[in-house]
Amino acid sequence: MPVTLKDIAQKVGFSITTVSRALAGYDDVAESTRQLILQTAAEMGYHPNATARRLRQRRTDTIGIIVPTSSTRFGDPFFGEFLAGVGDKAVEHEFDILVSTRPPEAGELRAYERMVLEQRVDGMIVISTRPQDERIAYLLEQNFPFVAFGRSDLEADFPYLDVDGERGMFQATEYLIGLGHRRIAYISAPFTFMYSYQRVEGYRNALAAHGIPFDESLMLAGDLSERNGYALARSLLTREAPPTAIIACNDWMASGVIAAARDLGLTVGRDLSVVGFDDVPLAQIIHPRLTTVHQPAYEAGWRVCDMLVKLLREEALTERHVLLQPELVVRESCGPPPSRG
Amino acid sequence: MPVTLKDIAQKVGFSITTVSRALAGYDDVAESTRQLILQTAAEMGYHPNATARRLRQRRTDTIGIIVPTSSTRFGDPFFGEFLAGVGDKAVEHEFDILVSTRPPEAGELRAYERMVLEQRVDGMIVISTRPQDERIAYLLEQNFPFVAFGRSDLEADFPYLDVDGERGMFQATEYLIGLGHRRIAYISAPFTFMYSYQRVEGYRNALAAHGIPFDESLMLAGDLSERNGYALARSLLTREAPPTAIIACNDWMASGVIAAARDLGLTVGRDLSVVGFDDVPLAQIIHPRLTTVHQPAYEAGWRVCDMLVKLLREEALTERHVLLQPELVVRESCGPPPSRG
DNA sequence: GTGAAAGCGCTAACAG
DNA sequence: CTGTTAGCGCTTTCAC
Repeated sequence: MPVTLKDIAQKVGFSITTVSRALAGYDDVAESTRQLILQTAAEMGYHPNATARRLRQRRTDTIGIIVPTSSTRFGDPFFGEFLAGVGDKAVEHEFDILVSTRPPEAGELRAYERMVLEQRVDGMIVISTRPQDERIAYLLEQNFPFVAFGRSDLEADFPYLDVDGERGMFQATEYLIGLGHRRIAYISAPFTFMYSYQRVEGYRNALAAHGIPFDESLMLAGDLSERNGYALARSLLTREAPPTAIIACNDWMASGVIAAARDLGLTVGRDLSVVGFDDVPLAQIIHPRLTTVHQPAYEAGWRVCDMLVKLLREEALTERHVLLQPELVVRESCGPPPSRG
Repeated sequence: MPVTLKDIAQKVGFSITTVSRALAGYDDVAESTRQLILQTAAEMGYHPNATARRLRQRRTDTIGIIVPTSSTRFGDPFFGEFLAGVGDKAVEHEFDILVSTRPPEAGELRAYERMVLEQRVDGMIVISTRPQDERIAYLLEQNFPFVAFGRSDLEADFPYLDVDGERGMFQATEYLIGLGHRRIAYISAPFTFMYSYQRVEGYRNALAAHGIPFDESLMLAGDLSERNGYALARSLLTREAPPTAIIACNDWMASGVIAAARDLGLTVGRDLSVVGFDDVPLAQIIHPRLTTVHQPAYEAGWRVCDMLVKLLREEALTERHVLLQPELVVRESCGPPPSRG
C-alpha cells in the first residue's frame, strides 16, 4: 500500500491539510513543522498519487497522440524521430504522453473521442494532416486544445507547425533544372495527405519559374512504398522519351527508383538523377547516396510539443503557425542529364 | 463543462447511484428507469470521466513504456513496429499506453519511479534488457507488475518474451558454414544489451558444432551504427587474411559492411558474404538485398502487451517465458567463399 | 499556523 | 428497485 498524506498526518500529528501545504511549499507553515513533515514524508517514501491530484486539479498534464499504425507512415523512422522529440520535450515540462494507435475498425475518431470526451488528456497532437481533416474539425468543434503537425485546407484557423514542403520541392526541382534537366518526373505521395499538395506545388512553381511547361504525363501518384517507387520508375524509364530526372515524395520511393534504374542498366547520378524527400537514415546508406530534402523530424516533434504545452498553460503562444525550412542535402544521386545520342 | 452523473441524475430525477448502475448495466434497475437513463445520457452526451473512475477503482488501465531516445535503438524501425504491436493490442483490451522518453540527466530510473510510485500506470513494459538490469531489479523489488522484452541474468525470475537470438545466430552461422565458409567474422552489438551475449553464443556454438575453432581476432564489438559497421568491416577486409564472410548484429551495421566492401572493390555475394540481423525494411532495399535474421517485431509487441494485460487481470498467464523463433531470410548477400588464388 | 470541511466524479456496501 | 452514505487521495477555501 502506497503512503498517503493521511499516513503522514497520522504519524506527525498534524492535519492532512498542513501536511499537504508543507509538501506543496506554502509559506504559511511553521518552519519546524515543515521540516518534520518533509523528513517524515521522505522516510516513509511518500509520493503523491497522480490520479487523485488530477481529479482534484481538473487537469491531467497529459498530451495525447494517435498514430495510424496501418498507414505507411508508421515504422517510418521519421515518426520515431518526431515522437522522440515530442517525448523529450514532454519530460522537460513534466507532461505525460498518451499514445494510442488507431483502432482498426471504428475509424480513428473513436480514439480521439476517447481521449477528449473521457478527459484522458489536456491536449492533442494531430499528425499527418489531411485536406479536409475531420480530426481537426472535431477538435475545433469540441473546442479542445491541440497543435497539428501539418496544415489543412479547412477555413478555420488552428495552431500548427509544418515543414515547408513547397519550398523544399521548389529547391529540389530548381537544383535539377540548374544541372540542366528539363524532363523531370515527379512521383507524388497520396493525395490523402495535405503535404502532397504543397510539395507538388513547389515542383510546379519551380518549373514555371524556369519556363518549363508542366507535362502531366511526368507526374505520377505513388503510395510511399519502395515497391511502388520501383514500379512507377520502371514505367517512366521504359517510355519512348524517358525523363532524365525523377523526384520522389519520400526516400523509400526514391530508393525504389534507384533499384529500378539499376535493373535497367542505368547508372544513377550519370544516366538518371534521383531526388528524395525526408532524409531518413536510409538515404545515406543506399548506393549511390541519395540527394534528398531534409525534414527536421526531431525538431518538429519537440516544437509541436512545446507549442501545445504553452497553449495549455495559456502562456502567450508567440507563434500559432510555424513553418520550418527544410534543406536540400546534396549527395551523389544527381548529375547533369546525359547528352543526347 | 462535460456532463457528469450528477447532471443526468438531476435531469431524470433519480439518484446518482441509480444512474451509475443503469449505465454500468447492473440488472437491479427497473427496465423503464434504465431506458430513461440510457436515453438521457446519450442525449446529453455523457462520457464517464476517466480520472474519477481510476481514482475510485484504484486502477488506471494504463501500461507504461519508457523509450531511451538517445540510444541507437530509437528511430530504429524495429522499435516503431514493436510499439505498433503493443498499441494495437492495448486498444483491443482498452488499455492506454503511457510513453515516456528517458530523462536525459537523472538516469532512467526516475522515469520508472514516476510511473510506479505516483501510480500513473498499472504495469510496465521493459525493453532493451541488460545483463544486470537495474530497471528489472527495481520493479521486482517494488513488486510492480511488468513484462520484459528480452531476458537478463539476474537470479530472480520474471515474466519475459524474447526472440531467440542464439538460435537465430546459430542458423545464420551454420548457413555460412554450409556454403563453405570457415573464416567468418562477427560484429557484435554492445555488451550493454543482454541480447548481445545470446547472439554471440549462437555464433560460437555453430562454429563449435562444425569443428571450426573460435578465432578471437575475428570477433569485434560494434555500436550498431552503419558508420561503425563500415569502419570495422574495412579493418577486417584489409587484413592479411581477411574473413570470407561477416555477420553483423543488426542490419545497419551489415549495410555498413556492404558499403565498405564495395569501396574496396569487392562484390558482396561473390567476394564476400554478409549476414545481418533484424530484417528491417532497409534489408530489402540495399544492393545486394541482405540475407538476415528476421525478428518478428510487431508480433513481439502485441504479445508482450497481451502477457502484461493477462498478468494485470490475474488471468492465468499461460506462459511466463516466451521465446519467439527468428527466421533466417536468405536473399542475395551470400555465396560460397571465393576460391583461393 | 493550523484544522475542519467541502468536493473533484465516480463506485460500492448497505439499508430499506 | 432505489437512495443514503462513505470514500478513493488530494487541494483549497474559510474559520479560528
